[in-house]
Amino acid sequence: MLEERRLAVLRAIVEDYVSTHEPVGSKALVERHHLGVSPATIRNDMAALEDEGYIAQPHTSAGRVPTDLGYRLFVDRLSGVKPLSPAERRAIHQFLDDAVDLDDVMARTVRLLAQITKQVALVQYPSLSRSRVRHVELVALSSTRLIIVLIVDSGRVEQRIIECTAPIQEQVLADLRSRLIVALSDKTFTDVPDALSGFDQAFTPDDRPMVRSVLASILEMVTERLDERIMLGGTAHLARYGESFPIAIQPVLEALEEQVVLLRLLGEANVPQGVTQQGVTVRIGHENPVEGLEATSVITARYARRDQPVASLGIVGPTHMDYPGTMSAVHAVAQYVSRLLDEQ
Amino acid sequence: MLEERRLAVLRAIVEDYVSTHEPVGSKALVERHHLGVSPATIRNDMAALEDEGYIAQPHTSAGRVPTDLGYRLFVDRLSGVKPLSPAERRAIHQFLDDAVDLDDVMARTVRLLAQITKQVALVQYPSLSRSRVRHVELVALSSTRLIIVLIVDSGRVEQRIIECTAPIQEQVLADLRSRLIVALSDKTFTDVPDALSGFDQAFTPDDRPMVRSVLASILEMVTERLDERIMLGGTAHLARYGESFPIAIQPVLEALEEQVVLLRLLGEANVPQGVTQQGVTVRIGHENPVEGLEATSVITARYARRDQPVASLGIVGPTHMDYPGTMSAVHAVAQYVSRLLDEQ
DNA sequence: GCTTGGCACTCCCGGCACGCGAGTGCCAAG
DNA sequence: CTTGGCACTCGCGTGCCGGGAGTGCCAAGC
Repeated sequence: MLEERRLAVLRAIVEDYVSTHEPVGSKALVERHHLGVSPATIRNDMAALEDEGYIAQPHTSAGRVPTDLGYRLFVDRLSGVKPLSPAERRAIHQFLDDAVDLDDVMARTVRLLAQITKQVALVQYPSLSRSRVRHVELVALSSTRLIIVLIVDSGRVEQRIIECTAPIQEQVLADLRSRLIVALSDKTFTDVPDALSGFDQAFTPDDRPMVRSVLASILEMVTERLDERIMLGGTAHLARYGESFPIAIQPVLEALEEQVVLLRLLGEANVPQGVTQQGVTVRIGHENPVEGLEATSVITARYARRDQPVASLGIVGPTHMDYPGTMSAVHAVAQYVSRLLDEQ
Repeated sequence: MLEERRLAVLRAIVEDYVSTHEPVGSKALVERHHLGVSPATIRNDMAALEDEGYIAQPHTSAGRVPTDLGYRLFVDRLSGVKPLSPAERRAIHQFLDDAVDLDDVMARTVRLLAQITKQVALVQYPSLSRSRVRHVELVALSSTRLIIVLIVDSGRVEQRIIECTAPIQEQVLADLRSRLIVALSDKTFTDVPDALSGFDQAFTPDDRPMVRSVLASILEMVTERLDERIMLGGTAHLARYGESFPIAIQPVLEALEEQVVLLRLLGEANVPQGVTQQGVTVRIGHENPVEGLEATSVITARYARRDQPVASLGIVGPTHMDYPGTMSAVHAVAQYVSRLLDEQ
């Protein structure tokens, strides 16, 4: 009972602070939430919560503000699931349904996510590690320049241009192309290196340098660039806070420009305590492994293709955000993107 | 002589304001620049310059600040060309030379431009309108899903996924593929529509629906998406000004998220007074055709491939920027990208 | 033992007055 | 046309003050 009310107080503080962005005091609390007790009682609870590290006051004689720990408790135990509004559901459908290709799906997803959460959105391209090669194409762009194109079952297309030392002979190229198609079709990316080992033996010594540079490039494509691409959108939402809040947006913008950082944010592997129901991951403030994002929270969810998780998407926002609503939105979008990919 | 000194005063004001970001007064002016006259004389000149609209004072008893018109005059008549430092030249080479494909060239260019100008950088992908088709590939992703890939001589790869109503027959697909390759190879994008007219007559009525939807998609690809893609980087630089300057960064970030807006910024067509020597275009403050960017200047340059201009790149920054330095940087990067594309 | 009203205390914040100093415009003399 | 002088304006930083919100503590009550 006692413990219970204390948690109710924490929940009320989080909710009020998220909506007003101002430190919340005991009096305002009893007025807005019908906890059937007096301000003085609340004050006792607040003192206890502060001792335990869930809330803090910016200065004496100010109201309380949740700490990262407070938000963590809120997310783990206090927040219900807030269902999306019908309008939001409709927006998801309308927005994503007329995407014409994978790039378009990704771009639309980013915009959608940014729009409904009013935060910075991140969407990772489907990882290639579990993808299968559908087709390989080699095209000469000039006498010594060659483009290699890998078409993958998720609809993603990878390309690379290489420069050959010797002029390219059309029949060698055709031979190489057809052998590659045979060797690689329906192979997963992780199987490609094996499939190519010893591959150059089939060619004459004269042709091997060219063949080898093509093979090297393909190996690079399937290993290095496994899940490199991430789209970013809605950065303008950062500026909304810029004015009145202790988030310096420059370090955040800087962090968001680094693909490596974005990958760390989305790729989880090491999920410490972050995962909640529905497979949504929440990292709050200092829990983030990234410099410059100490004052932000990151909410991510994986999306899948035929029940195989392929990548993640999510948002970055200030720690004082609407967690239930944002988590629902991220979850719903991830679900819908999964369904969209399944149809393909 | 008189007129001349007045211009020298304007130049000095612009230079000082750009470096200090503070309104500049008559006394500071005579101290820092050796114009051989007294502050009082400068004041007369400043009053005249203000009458003519080249400078303004934020409030009485403050120094002067250049107006958009003042910057315009400065750029048109007063600024010399500031050559790049050897370090910067070296950075350009090192940075761009090991790009592996077109995407990589574009990504590196954006980063480079943002880094050396310390501004937001924009790079447009090579326009497809003058590009030639190198190869067409059709690959079935599933029984009814099909991916169309166009490979273009600039190294750009365009793709689209379509859904067929009937199951795809491999031999029809192969037939269509080889006919498409014959019909489209070495055609420029503008010639593609002609090349495809009546194309479906060669197929049996049963196959025509599929053929037609492929043709429709190809037509869409070569018309709609002519020069759609623009890369953006260095947005963190916006925040540097955020604090102390009258640039609200939110509208700027919002504007920069719209591809359409970016295209308007880079595509010039209607270059009013903006072009200067070296083919660099400068648009200052209100000269910009875009809402939200009234307090910014945009500097762009075209880059070319085999002497055919193919697209533009440039930067967006506050009106009080180092014009000569930034113009040189944009020019140099455009030149270097052109050379890079020529080699291919 | 928890709850509650009372009360003193702290400290942020907005308003105001004040003085400084930078910068200007004007004028009369050179 | 230039220059020194001079009065004037006005933003800005400083210090002061009162109001008010919020707190912690305590003693009384249920």
